[in-house]
Amino acid sequence: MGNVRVRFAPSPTGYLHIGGARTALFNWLWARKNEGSFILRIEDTDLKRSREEALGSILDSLRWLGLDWDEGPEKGGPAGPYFQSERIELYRQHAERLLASGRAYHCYCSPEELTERREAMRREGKAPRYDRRCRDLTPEERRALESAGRRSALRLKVPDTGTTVVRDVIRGQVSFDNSSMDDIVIMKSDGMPTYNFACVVDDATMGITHVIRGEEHLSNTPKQLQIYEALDLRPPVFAHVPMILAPDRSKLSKRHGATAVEEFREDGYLPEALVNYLALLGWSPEGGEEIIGRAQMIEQFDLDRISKTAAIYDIKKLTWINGHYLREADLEVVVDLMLPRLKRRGLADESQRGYLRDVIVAVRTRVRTLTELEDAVSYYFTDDFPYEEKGSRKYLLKDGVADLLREAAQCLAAVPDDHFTVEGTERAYRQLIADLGITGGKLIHPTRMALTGRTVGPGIFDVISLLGKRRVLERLNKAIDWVEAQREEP
RNA sequence: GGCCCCAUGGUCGAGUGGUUAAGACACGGGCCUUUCAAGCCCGAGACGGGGGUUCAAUUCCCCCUGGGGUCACCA
Repeated sequence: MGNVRVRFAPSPTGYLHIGGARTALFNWLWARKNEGSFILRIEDTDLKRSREEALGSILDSLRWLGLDWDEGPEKGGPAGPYFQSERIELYRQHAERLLASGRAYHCYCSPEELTERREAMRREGKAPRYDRRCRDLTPEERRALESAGRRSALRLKVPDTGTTVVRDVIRGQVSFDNSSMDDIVIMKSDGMPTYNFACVVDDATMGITHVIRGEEHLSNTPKQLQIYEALDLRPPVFAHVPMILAPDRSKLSKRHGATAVEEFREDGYLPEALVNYLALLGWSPEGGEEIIGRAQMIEQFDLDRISKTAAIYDIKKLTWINGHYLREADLEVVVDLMLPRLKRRGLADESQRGYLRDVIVAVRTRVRTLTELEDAVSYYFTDDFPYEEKGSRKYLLKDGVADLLREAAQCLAAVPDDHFTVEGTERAYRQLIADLGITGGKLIHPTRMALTGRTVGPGIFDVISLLGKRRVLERLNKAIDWVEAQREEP
């Protein structure tokens, strides 16, 4: 597969969306698989919409996902510059060529006029099209328009007969009637190129071999093909990947919860999990693996295994995958990820690193995201937690529970400090259970409520040994007081 | 509306002219167990409809329906 060069070309108008992230991922995978180059190009020709912060955010997201680019912003490369706004001269040259060869012409219609005419046509029930009125202007007419101060855009002369066929690796051949194509604008009157034109010029001059992009671009492709043709340039291989839809089959938007990569990060998802999930959305490895690491992904990735159908994204599966990676992740990595989160909540700091490590080991099979982990870990770092309503009714506010907890406290108080371990405390508790002639649950459930405020969590002796004797006794006594106070009132 | 794309369980998806139509998430049940998870086992659940082609269509063709995309001096 020769020297593969692919690109991801976001416009800096917002955050990196999961759809864009997946497109970037597929490009990256294809480059890595073929030992080619993954190029990042910024499509900032729309002065009105481009924003400075958006660029940083997109770069951060890509870095976080581990999609490193070989050429592009902050990196440079032989095909630069990588910002379209810095390539204007190049577009002008190419436009000039088209003008010289008679494939392009000046159009003096103003955007307002065009919009007006379009709407008029629509009202008449006709397909809104450009009437090509500037196509055959005489030099005199042009001079007149120009001296009247009219600014002009450049349009491509698109043949009005014949068909343009897009050869797409995942969709086969798709034909479009040229007669349904407008004479597209290639240079705006402000001197900036339009998307389709800049895209073609850049892909061609950057030596892009494969254009892997979202399906929404499929209908742009015949226009681009016309530009390639007019410029006498060879088009790349196209691969239009299916869209990612929201659960209600509509286009993904903010009202469907997290859609930006940054949000997933904030919500406690791991990059490897998101990458794994995104890879599976529209592509599947031959062996059908669901959990697939980067290296394996690169090895197995292939354009011809990308599906044609739009996919609805399902946060449940992402969450499941994340849980898997969270459990498998290197413990120190998880600790590093958690420390800032706990710090932010005022729960822990660097000095508790060792303790945090032990706590994470105890709880991490029970959570699926870092955010869930924050919560699962909270009562190990603060005594200030509520007793879950349902749990306290079931385990705390029953007859004899206060006395039972008193026994429990006494029992654990008697365990020597150096035996206050999982084994040591369990031995003591089992003895107490036997002495009282009750089942284990009778003692364990109220204990869990007293120590954690919850009905669920790690094995109770893990909790006990983790918290340590002092805090266990304090919490037990606190619970006893609370139970008695509650039972007096109502 | 014109043009274009798509159509396998709730979701992601494998698959093929002849299969008991994979697997995963979610769901239900069980095992384990002090709880919840994790893990393991089991279960329910799909080829949108109608015509063709064929000995045989989920698979190939056409139509319909449904969904999506796109119709800018946005990208």
